[in-house]
Amino acid sequence: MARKLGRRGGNIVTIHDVARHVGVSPMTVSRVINGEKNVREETRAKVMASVEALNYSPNLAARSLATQDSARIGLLYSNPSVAFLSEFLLGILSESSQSGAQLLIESCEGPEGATVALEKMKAGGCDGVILSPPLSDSTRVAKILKDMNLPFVGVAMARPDPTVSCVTIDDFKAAKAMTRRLIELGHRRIAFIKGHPNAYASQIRYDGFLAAMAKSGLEVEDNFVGQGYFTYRSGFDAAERLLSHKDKPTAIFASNDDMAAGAVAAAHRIGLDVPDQVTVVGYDDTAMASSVWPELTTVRQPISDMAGLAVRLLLDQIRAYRMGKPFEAVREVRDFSLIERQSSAAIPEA
Amino acid sequence: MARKLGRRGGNIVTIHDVARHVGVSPMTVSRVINGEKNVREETRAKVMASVEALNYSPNLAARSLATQDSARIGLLYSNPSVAFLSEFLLGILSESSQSGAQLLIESCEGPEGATVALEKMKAGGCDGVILSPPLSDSTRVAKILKDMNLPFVGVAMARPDPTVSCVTIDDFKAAKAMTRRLIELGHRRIAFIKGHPNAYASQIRYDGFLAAMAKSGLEVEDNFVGQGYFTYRSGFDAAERLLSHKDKPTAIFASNDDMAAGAVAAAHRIGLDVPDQVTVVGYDDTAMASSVWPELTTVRQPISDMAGLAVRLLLDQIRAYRMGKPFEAVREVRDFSLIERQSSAAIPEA
DNA sequence: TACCAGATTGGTAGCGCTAACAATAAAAAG
DNA sequence: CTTTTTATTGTTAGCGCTACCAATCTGGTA
Repeated sequence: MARKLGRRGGNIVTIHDVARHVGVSPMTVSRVINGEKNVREETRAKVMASVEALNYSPNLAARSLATQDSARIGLLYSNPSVAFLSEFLLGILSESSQSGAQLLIESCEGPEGATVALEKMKAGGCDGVILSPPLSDSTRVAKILKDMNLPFVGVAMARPDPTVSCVTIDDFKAAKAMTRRLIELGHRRIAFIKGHPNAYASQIRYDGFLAAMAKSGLEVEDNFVGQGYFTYRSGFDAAERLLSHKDKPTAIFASNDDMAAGAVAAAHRIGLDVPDQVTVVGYDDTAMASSVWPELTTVRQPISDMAGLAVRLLLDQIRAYRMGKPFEAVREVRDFSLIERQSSAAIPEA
Repeated sequence: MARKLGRRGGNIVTIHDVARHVGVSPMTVSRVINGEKNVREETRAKVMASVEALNYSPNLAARSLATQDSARIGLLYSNPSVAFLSEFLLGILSESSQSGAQLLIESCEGPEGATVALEKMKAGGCDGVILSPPLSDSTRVAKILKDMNLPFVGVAMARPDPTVSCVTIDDFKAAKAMTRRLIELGHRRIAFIKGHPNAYASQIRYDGFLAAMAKSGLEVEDNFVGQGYFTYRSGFDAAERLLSHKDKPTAIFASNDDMAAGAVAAAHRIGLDVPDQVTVVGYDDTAMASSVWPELTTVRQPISDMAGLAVRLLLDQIRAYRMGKPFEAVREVRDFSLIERQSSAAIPEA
């Protein structure tokens, strides 16, 4: 009697097949593939060989059913740079599909819409939430989640809140490093475009900039600091203003890529070459940075890795929560890096 | 004896709980939540009410284990506009998590790297593949997949291949509609920037443009057609050339948003205002379109929906394949729409 | 030699769900 | 009013995996 057809593309290999092939019990195979100890090295090797030979790969559905370890994780994003989003999603995706977690996705307009979105997630049986910036920085959103008693992890969060788990880079150091690099290139008249005043990250990045400038004994004139809102347009406008002074800056550090791109456009518009006449650098290394011309020198955050790590942390947290363990916030700091592309150059010989 | 802790955020509600609550068998509840017929209306209502009351939501792991219907679907993308990617991912994600499908993601550099990536997927137990553009248009990639005997669905595929399943918009009509719109706005001297010569979509869009022009009896001069490569830079360069003629075009239709953004930058650089002096429109409605300033008027493809639909089609196809049914290609054509933003305007009064 | 701790392996049961079939109730037919 | 059909519900078993506990096998120890 023909049973069900082969599953997963003819890959009907189950743990039992492997067990039979090796001549051990399924349990032993399970131990091996889960990396448990107390398996003789010889047995382990044989099992591994069979797994390889039969091209076995465990059925995640069965596993999560058996371990009762499945989780539904929510992904809440507002409207960050969409380029940021795709890298972010990529990270979330590859990690969560590996762990068999289910995803619920909601977007919201700023922290205001968050309540609704989170209610929806909770109703959908969500076990935990991942927050993308700028939501991750919102105390309000954090409060809602705490009230809901839902574990959550923020990504790229600048606010140093010891009660919230997150994965970040050191924005202060990164901004400082980029500024130092500009100084190394000979720039002295460096302007800065701040991000949205509500975003904590804006402040931190600005502080890093100031710190580097101060350390080199450089002054930061008031009219060399522009207020932006993380949008292309705001960068454009701010740069137009900054470049209108008679004593123009030779470099502009915009605190995200969108604004940097806007700044480049503004420079071009008034006939300034980038980077020959003015250097423009950004922050984030989103797709924007490498799609614009000239491609932007920028601070790279390993967004995808960070997002993946956030998923892992969240799952740990959910597990801990289920085991009744007390909550313990974790703060993981990843390394950033400076990406030098064509929008920056040494100061033009005066 | 304490059993396992509550799962899924305390949501331990199983189908049995609902069944007990209503006073029917679990099977009946199963029937209701799966929308099967042959359930009395009254019973159905009661079950629904309980589901609501208990906030039950089915355990996908258990379901896919029981139905043997789980699938691993691969997502192969090369390096399209990253902004495109995020919408694409969003669509894939929400659909596949609903259906409990597992995702494998691989990127590759053009069709060349595809073989490796696909081998990897196959080895990973992939049951089917989703192709993002421009891979979806590659006959080579299609051939590899056919040889591997893996079901696949292409997204935004312009090549009219009756042996391949895909979800698209009508690129010809879309380009034609946009061109007509420009003509409506009074433009007569309309330039076009073509996409990468290898991409079939480039040709189709160009054909649509030509058709609309011809229909209005407008001539398309050779030097009003620029060759681009779907990159910002190529759009910039092409536009610079197009705008250097003494008899400038009053509108430029770039066949994707990146190139349109480049064209805007080129116009700005030579001191032309967009849209007051020259209208620039794009194609795709990626994030690029709305992050640049002025925001681009463009052709919108419902990327997210298309991607979601592709997942559904693929799942159907995998199911059919498993049941031994003969393969049947499906071609789903979605509606596009014209999005008018700030980069287009009526022809300037001469 | 008898005994025990620890290492290693196996057996049993069940996670939550649904396919397949069995059973019953209701409706239609004879 | 019995028989047949049909609509509706229930029962059983098992998807593939792992938690838990029992069994066996080591290598000492007394």
